[in-house]
Amino acid sequence: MVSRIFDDIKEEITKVLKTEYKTDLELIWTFPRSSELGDISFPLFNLSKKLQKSPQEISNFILKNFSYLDIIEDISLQGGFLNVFLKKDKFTSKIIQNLLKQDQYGTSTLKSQERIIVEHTSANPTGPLHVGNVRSSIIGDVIGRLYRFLGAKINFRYYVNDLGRQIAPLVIGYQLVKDKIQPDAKIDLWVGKLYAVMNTILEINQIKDLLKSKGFNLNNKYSKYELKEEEIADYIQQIKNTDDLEEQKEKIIVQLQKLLRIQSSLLERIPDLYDILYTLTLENIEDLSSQTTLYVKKYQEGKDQEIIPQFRNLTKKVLSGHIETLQMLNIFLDDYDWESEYAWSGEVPLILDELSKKEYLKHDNKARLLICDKIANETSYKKKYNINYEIPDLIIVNSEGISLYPCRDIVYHLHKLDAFDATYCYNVISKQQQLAQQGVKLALYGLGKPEIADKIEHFDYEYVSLVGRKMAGREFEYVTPDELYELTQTEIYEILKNREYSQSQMDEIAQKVSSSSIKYHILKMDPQKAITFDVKKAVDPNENSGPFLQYSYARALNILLKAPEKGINVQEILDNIDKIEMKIEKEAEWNIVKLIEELPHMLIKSLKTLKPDSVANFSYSLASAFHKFYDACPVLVVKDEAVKQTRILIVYSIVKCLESLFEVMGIDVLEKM
RNA sequence: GGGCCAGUAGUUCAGUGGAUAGAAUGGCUGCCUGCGGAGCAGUUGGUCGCAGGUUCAAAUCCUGCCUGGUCCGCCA
Repeated sequence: MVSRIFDDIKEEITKVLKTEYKTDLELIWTFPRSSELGDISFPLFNLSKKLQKSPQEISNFILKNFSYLDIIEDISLQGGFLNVFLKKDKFTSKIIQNLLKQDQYGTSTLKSQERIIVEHTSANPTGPLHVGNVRSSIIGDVIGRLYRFLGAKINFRYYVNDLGRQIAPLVIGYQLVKDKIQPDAKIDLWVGKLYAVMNTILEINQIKDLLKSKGFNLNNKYSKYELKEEEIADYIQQIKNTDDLEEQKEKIIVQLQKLLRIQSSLLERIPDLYDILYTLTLENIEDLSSQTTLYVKKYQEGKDQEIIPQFRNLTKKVLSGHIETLQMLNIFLDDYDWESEYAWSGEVPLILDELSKKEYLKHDNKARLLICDKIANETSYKKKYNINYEIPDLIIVNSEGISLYPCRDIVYHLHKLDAFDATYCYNVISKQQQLAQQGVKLALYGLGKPEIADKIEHFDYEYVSLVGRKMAGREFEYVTPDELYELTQTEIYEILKNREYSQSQMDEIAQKVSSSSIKYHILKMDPQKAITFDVKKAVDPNENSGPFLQYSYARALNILLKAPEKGINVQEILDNIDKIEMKIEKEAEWNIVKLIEELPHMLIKSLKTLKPDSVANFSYSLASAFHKFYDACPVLVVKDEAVKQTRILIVYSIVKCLESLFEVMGIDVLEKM
């Protein structure tokens, strides 16, 4: 465990108080509002009340009996706060000596007993990753990196949803066009277009079937796969005039209008692809809706040797696009788990049987529901997770007898920890899936495996919306990291064009800066907050951004690189650290020292509270403090030898701190930019 | 109706029991013959959603309410 000087001081004071007042006293320390008040501060109000003595009396007693630690300059009482001023020179020396002892400052063995699985991204392989998906990737990656930094073994996993109903129409569409047209974009982006079209055709098909089944007259002039404006007007009239349907009425009308809107939007944006897919579907597929169901069923059974490779190959293609995007963001995965494998393993019927035997399943025709509340009541679940409301049932098998996503997820989680012999597992999945994730845990409880369930945590994060609305893959509406990447690169080249860099240097800089820019923009925000994504802001390399940090690093490193020119041997200073008398002159220097001290503790707190954004915000504080220092404190040209050496050491420390922070955030170090 | 989350400066966000609530951005004003101006300094801007309560002390904890997001029977 990392001990902290401030805690030592607190212990000393507590000890002193205990000799006089006997009882155990709860003492806390905080940072004062302003550094003029002191470096750390102990509020004495609660003691004052408990001991029935004024803060003045307590303070006097402490001052009289406290043997000053060698790093304390002065202690004074102001308005009930006992303010401690540190000996800046001594404190700095201590902190920097400590920093030099570590290869990577801030690392520890705190979590060395842990083996952690982090599952993240796990996007539907029906299109490219968008900034909503990569919020999961970025958060998950940093959580894992934090654990690794603090000593744990990490395993990053991606759950491939290759089995859903959403993929089937895509597979059907791809088979129709694959020999006729070539992708005109990055493969996952191109598939995203295909998916939007096929899904729209399917949904039109389905709603027309629904109308037909309700006894409406459909105009045969129009095909089952398209919607026309005049056609809809007729249907809406029919729906309004019918007495059936009541509550469904509104829904159907809204859905019709929505489909029409999507259809015309797609026709406008990708007319050629829409046209060819529509025509081929009409010519070759009798009934897309039932064909879809058939495909899903066959793939889920895992026996049809013609269909399996169709699903697999397409999914792999899209996945390769995802991996490419993630690599660009410095995010690397260790393993991929295929949903289909868990359907084929034959375990789904077994767990359904067991849950059924324990009467944890409710039957509704062929559909089956997990009675979550019953499990939660009959096990320790509600107590353990402090839940005092009724948990709704979860549908796990549909009325066609097809098992749904949660079934595979239950099987997956039964074995998930084994794959890495993990002590804990985080699933970084959007908040919308909260209930389903809870359902999986409850199923494990129901199966008598609470010890597994308790090691699995749903790390939820809020959605990313786009200029007031959500990303919608089904409508081919999203901002992709790839797109942002292009935009940032253009911006960066604009900034770099007047500098003397070679093309390859410029490429490297642009690539690393773009990546950090996108990543940091998402990382710096609290995962619990819904983001409205502003492309312009994300691409802006100024303000609180990844490039700002990279610039700070390059600027600091440059001082060290220039040192020999001024006859300064940095290595010699580092080697003789214990002989050097530190001299802190300015506020800007002192502020940095305090941040250096804080870094290891900040990392631990960030992991404890699971707030990766605090790493980003701390990094910004440090970089910002460095620029203030840079402006106020010349390093290489200062005359006083002690001041010069101290400043060299501060700059060196900043470089080390930023290297650590970059490692945790997965941001590239740039020596020149 | 119920669960979860959010509400802080014009805007984007920090700040989960401590002193006068902080940044960034926008507007205005300064600073390069010094180690990199992707920078720094200054100025402008806030009844911390509302109302009670707990506490020496509340943006922070509790209760109620308001607003927004999201989930709650066959998508994943």
